Amino acid sequence: MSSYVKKCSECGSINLMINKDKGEVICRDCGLVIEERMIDFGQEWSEFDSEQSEKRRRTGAPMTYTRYDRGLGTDIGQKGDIFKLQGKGMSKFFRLRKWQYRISTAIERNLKLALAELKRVASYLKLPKSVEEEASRIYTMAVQRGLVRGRSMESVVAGALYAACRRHEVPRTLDELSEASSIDKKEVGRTYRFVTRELGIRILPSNPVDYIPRFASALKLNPETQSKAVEILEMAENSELTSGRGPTGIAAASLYVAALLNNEKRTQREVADVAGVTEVTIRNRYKELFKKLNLKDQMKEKEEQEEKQK
DNA sequence: AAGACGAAAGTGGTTGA
DNA sequence: TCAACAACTTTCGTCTT
Repeated sequence: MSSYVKKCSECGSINLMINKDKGEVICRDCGLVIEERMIDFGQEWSEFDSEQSEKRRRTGAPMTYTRYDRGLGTDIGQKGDIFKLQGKGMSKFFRLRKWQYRISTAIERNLKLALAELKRVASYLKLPKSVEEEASRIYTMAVQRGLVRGRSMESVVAGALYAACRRHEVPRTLDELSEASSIDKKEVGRTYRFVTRELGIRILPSNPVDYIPRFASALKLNPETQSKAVEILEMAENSELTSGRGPTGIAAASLYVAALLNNEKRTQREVADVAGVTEVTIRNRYKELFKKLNLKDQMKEKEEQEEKQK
């Protein structure tokens, strides 16, 4: 791995993420993709793109709601399809018919607007290009499935971006997405869940470690503190302290403790702010860390060292 | 005065009958 | 569909530095 660049050519940060699976090196500070050998990670998706029906049907296996798919793949206008649909389905039907008429003005206009918005938000958050593309794909699918109906375009954009971030393991918090898109946080979460569920996108639970570098640099902490935090995090994971808990809270608590141990004290409020959680959560998490891990010993050591200095 | 701590009540989401 | 439940937040009072 020594052949990899160690510094981001854009901002000089050493805050790099190497993802062997995808062949990417991404700067976690500015989002620059330094090296990209990625062919195409989500094969099954790229086929969905705009090549609608045939390919759609061939690769439709993982989808549960195949009925709607067939709706796309079949000639729209056949009565047989109509009577299966009711309510929302009817409007989907009209949408689909427009689509197949190829003029498809509505959807195209929607896409044009939405993708512009998506681009704006993505660059605001300094997201890697790969994430932006994935989000675009997700959004396109959502539009084609009529999932935007009843929701604001912007919120679906935000949801798609959030999902894409998660898939690419460059997590942004819901708060950040919310701030960038000026959509209510709950709404972002809602559409995110809805879209991923309807599209059958599998999201791996986000890993607290992914948050560490960004929070650390926001707090201007030393690299040593940062790796200390990752260490703590790994111990926590081994002690099963991480399951079921909000990943940001755990990441924040680890950072807080790591900062204490490295004489880089930050207040709970500072850490809480960048992590988007409350001080209370940090306290709870780091109390748990204290109890379960042998952090007590480390704290003692630290105190002893301070005594000597005096 | 500011930060840390903890208790209590409230919120939104998940789960299981 | 509804109620119980866990995680997290908000708020507030107290203690420590």
